[in-house]
Order: sequence, then structure tokens, then C-alpha cells
Amino acid sequence: MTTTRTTSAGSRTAAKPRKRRTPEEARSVILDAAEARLQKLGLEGLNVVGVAEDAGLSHASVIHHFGNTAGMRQALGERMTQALLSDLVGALKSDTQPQKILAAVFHAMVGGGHAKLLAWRALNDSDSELPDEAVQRLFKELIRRTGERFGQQDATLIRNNLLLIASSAIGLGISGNALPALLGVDEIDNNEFADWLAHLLLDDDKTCT
Amino acid sequence: MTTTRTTSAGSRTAAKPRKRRTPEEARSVILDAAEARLQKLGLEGLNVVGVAEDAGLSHASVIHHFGNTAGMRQALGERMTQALLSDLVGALKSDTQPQKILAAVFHAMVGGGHAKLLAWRALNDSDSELPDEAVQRLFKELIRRTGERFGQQDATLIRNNLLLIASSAIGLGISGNALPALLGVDEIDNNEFADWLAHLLLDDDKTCT
DNA sequence: ACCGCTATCTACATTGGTGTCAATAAGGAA
DNA sequence: TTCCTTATTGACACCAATGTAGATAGCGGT
Repeated sequence: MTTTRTTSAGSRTAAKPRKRRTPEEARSVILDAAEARLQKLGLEGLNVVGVAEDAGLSHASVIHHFGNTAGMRQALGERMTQALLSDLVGALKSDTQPQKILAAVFHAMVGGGHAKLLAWRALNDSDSELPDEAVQRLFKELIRRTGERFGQQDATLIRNNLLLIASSAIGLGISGNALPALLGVDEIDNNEFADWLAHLLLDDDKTCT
Repeated sequence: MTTTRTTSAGSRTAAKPRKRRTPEEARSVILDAAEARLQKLGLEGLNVVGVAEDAGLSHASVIHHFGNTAGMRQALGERMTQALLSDLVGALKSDTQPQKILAAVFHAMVGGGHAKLLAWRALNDSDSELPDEAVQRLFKELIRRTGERFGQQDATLIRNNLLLIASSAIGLGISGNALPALLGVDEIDNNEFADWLAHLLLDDDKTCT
């Protein structure tokens, strides 16, 4: 029995006009909706039906552009990673004062929601895959610049400093307001905290010898 | 038409023996399997069918004990939170040297997978709910002890120290090996890092005045 | 041995999400 | 205009997971 597919015939409801976008536009619109849903609804919100509804098109179109759900999620992850890198590079180039750089990094990680992205990828990818080359190159650059700015030569010390900064930024971004709430503060001033941390790291260098 | 349910009649396959557990045992076995699946498969692994299979019983039994899937997940979150608190309290009581305490905290957060739990809850709960009283009490105690051990009175300084320690521990636990890999190290020695951090925080106190 | 409670099971109904397919229409090119 | 490409869509089949209900069986109490 061939399934008789309803063709044009009986559509009494006036067919609503279609909006034809370029593939780039469509992908952009879809990923915008997906990113908003990730922020608002969490991981469960990243399904093609919901994303398509928010984006204003059918879920079949989403699959058409990304192949399948996994493709959509991967594309979103890549786009957000690129945004993270862009923000970090901008923070590094913006200023020459270590305090300002730290503040910019914290702002990017915490305010921009990048930390949640990292956590999401860490939780989803069962085997934490190696970071892509772009990220690795960025960190090479970061290590070099840090060595310059902070005037430190000891590789281990630089690594510890960077590890502390990065892990703290990630932890702050993920915990959100929960951690400050535990410590009895309503909200944390990232600039102030970054300032304090910068002083802590710098002053340690010149510990009275 | 009443659905004639197949009763005992036609079962040619020998009925396999049931294992009757106490409710506590059953819940424990189920949550063990759920926790293992969370570690191995990530968030997607926390479904009743998969958990039931790993636990060695039917998914209907899981629903019987926890009401529904959300109940099972909540129970798991609560049990893991209790374990986290227990580990942290143990770390605080274990030793009097700040370095040892820090190392124990890092070990609990990173090695025990507690950080991933926190990230999971942060990502899932759309509105980050306030931490329960037990956690709040623990942190009050933590603040007090820290003030004693580190010999610091300034509240802001204590808060910054704690914030740095906690956020860094969370960030390290989540990023796993990815972050050290970026910095060119295969693995991070938590003890060594904790030692360095403790010295950093303590030495800052006695900055040459 | 008998009985009552309930943990456990199998089977089923239902839902929600995924991916496919053929038809349609929007825009550009000739 | 006419034609062609393809973005878009509704409908459908499928699957995985959830939750329900009745039947069954293990275990303790009497």
C-alpha cells in the first residue's frame, strides 16, 4: 500500500509564506536560537524541534543544514569556542597592565558564559578530546606573553600562575552566584577580584629576599 | 476490548529467579549504577532504562523506588552532595597544616569527581537554586577555620582566599587533563600545586611591610 | 504451614524527538 | 519570461524512553 501523500489538493488553511535565506544566514539564525536555548534551558534545550521553533523554521530545515542533531551541537560548540578565543585574544591585546588583562579574562570567561561552554563540553565528551590547534596556539602565545608581562622566567612558576588563573576563571564562571553566596557576598566584583589576584601573583615575585 | 494480559500460561522460558532487596539496598544499588554511568557516559547516561540494566533490575523497579526519572536524578545529586560534604569535612579535620588541608580539598574535588557534580547541577538547574543549609553551615565553618589557620582577620582577604581556592578546585576538576595539556604538562600533581598555592597565600600575608 | 506485604517483573500505552521523503516555492540566471 | 537550483515544509515512519498496571514471588511474621 503506497502511502498516499497529501499533495496540494486539500489545504484549506492558507499556506503561509516561506522565507528563503542564504545557507549562512540560516545557519546563523539557527545557532543563535540554539545558543539562547542552551543558556535558558540548559543542555536539554538543544534539540532540533525546540531550536527550530525558536528560530522560526521547521526542524527539517535544521537537519537539512547541519545533517543531524549532533552536527548542530558540534557547530554550536565550534562557534562558541571561536567566540571564546576571540574574546581572550582581545583581552590579551587590549592592555598592557596585568591587572587589566586579568580583569578582561575574567570578564570574558564569567560574563560571556564561556566557562559554561567548557563545562558542557567536558561533561558531554566522555573522552575529553584534545583541544584543537587554534586553542593550543593561543595558549602558547599566552604563556609567552605572561612570561614577558610578569617578568618571570621560571617555567614551572609561569605554569602554576596560568593554571591558577584559568582554573579559577572557569570555576567562577560555572558556579555563578552560588559560590559568592556561600561566602556571604551577594555578588563578586570581577575587576576587584582580578586586581587582588594580580597583586597576589606579582607581589609573590618580590617576596622580601 | 480489554487487553488480555498474558498471565502465567505461556511462559516457556524458565522464569528467572527474582532477587528481593530491602528498599535501602535497592536504592543504593541503583544509585551506584547511576553514579557510574554519570562518570562513564555523561549526562545522557542518567536514564532509568540504562541505569536499571547496569544495576541488574527492571526499569519499573527504579521508578518504583524513586517515583520517576527526576526523582532518581535528584536522589543521586543529594547523595553525591553528601559525599562531597563528607570529604570536605574530612579534609578539614584531617590535618592542621594549611598545605595538607589544601591538598586534601583539591584531592576531594578533582579526584572524587565532585567538581563535575557541581558543574552538572549548575548546568541543569536553570535557576541556580540556593545551596542547602548543610552546605551553608559547612562554609561558615570553613571561613572560621580558615581565619584561624591562616591567621588572617580581614574578612575581605579571607573571602578572596576562599574564593580563589574553591573556584580553582572546581575549575581544575572540570577541565580535567585538558587544562594541563594546554600548558604543556601531561598531568598536574595536585599536591604540588596545592603546596605552591598555600605558600602563595601565606607568603602574601607577610609581604615585607 | 499459612498469610500479608511489597519488591520485582513483564507487557503495554504514550509521548517526544529524530531523520526521511516528496512536494513546494523563492530567488537567481539564462 | 522561462528554467534551474535548492531552501523550506508538512507528513510520515521509527525509535528510545517514560510511566502505568496487573501479575508474580520473595521474605518475614503468625
